[in-house]
Amino acid sequence: MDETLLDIGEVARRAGLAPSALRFYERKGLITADGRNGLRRSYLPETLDRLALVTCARDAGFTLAEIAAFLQAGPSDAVLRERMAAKEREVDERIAQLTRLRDSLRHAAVCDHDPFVECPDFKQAIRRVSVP
Amino acid sequence: MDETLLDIGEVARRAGLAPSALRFYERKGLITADGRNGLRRSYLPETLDRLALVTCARDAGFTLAEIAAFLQAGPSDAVLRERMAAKEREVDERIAQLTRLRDSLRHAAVCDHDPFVECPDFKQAIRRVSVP
DNA sequence: CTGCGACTTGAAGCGCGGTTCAAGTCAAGT
DNA sequence: ACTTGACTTGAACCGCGCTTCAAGTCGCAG
Repeated sequence: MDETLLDIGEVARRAGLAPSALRFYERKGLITADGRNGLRRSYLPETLDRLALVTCARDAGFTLAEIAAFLQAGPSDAVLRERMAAKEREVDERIAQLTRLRDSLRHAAVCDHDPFVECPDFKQAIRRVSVP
Repeated sequence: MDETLLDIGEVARRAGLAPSALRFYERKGLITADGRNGLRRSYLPETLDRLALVTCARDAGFTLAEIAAFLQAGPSDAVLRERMAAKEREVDERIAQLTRLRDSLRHAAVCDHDPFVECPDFKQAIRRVSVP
């Protein structure tokens, strides 16, 4: 068997995922198995990079379908560039929203109102989270 | 009927939610109906503030169960304060992660590699998203 | 050769956050 | 009095992101 291929168990362990998740990702078109050792899937080491990308994007709130679309984009794909730019704007907006939320939480930690839910500053801050 | 109470349809519209979502939130203990007009739920105007808080926290990635726990916390609740502080740290971490992701996307928009997935800078940036 | 154990499959199940459905009820308008 | 239309209920269903299950298959150690 090819020395460069990694067993699914190895890949799963190093990517911090369950083997079942890898199979699931394969069905979704996110990764491909590059070989078999008996029935067992084996993967090129590059797959680890790809999985890092997948988990990162997933953690950032992308759906697996979105990620698959990104990964399947053709070379020099202008559409892909545009999608990435759009995603960048999306992520930016999300960062801004989370920042406002964090500021609200920060205030709540300091404020004396009881129940704090009634604190006018907190309420106003919350209102600003979604509608800056 | 009490002039200060708002019909569920009104509340749903103003909160940007479906009436079914309000009933769902009620089952989850996130809100309470303050009256009925026939069978129809009606709510105190404060419910709008509460719903703003709920949708904001939900958008920020809190589960409804977490939000319910927050809302049901007793007065002057030290545990609540600690939970909010913990959540603040969580949100902070998430902001940092998203910021790194955005930086990766930003680079991708500029970089010439084809397929960009192979761009070493991009790959390294991705690696840094989860493991700063 | 015989286990062992980690994988294989497809199908079913789960938790979340709701929506949708069917059948019914009510308030208000004409 | 009758219609209209927005709500009511419980229960079923949905998409997402997986995990779990049952039954089977393989590589490797002893």
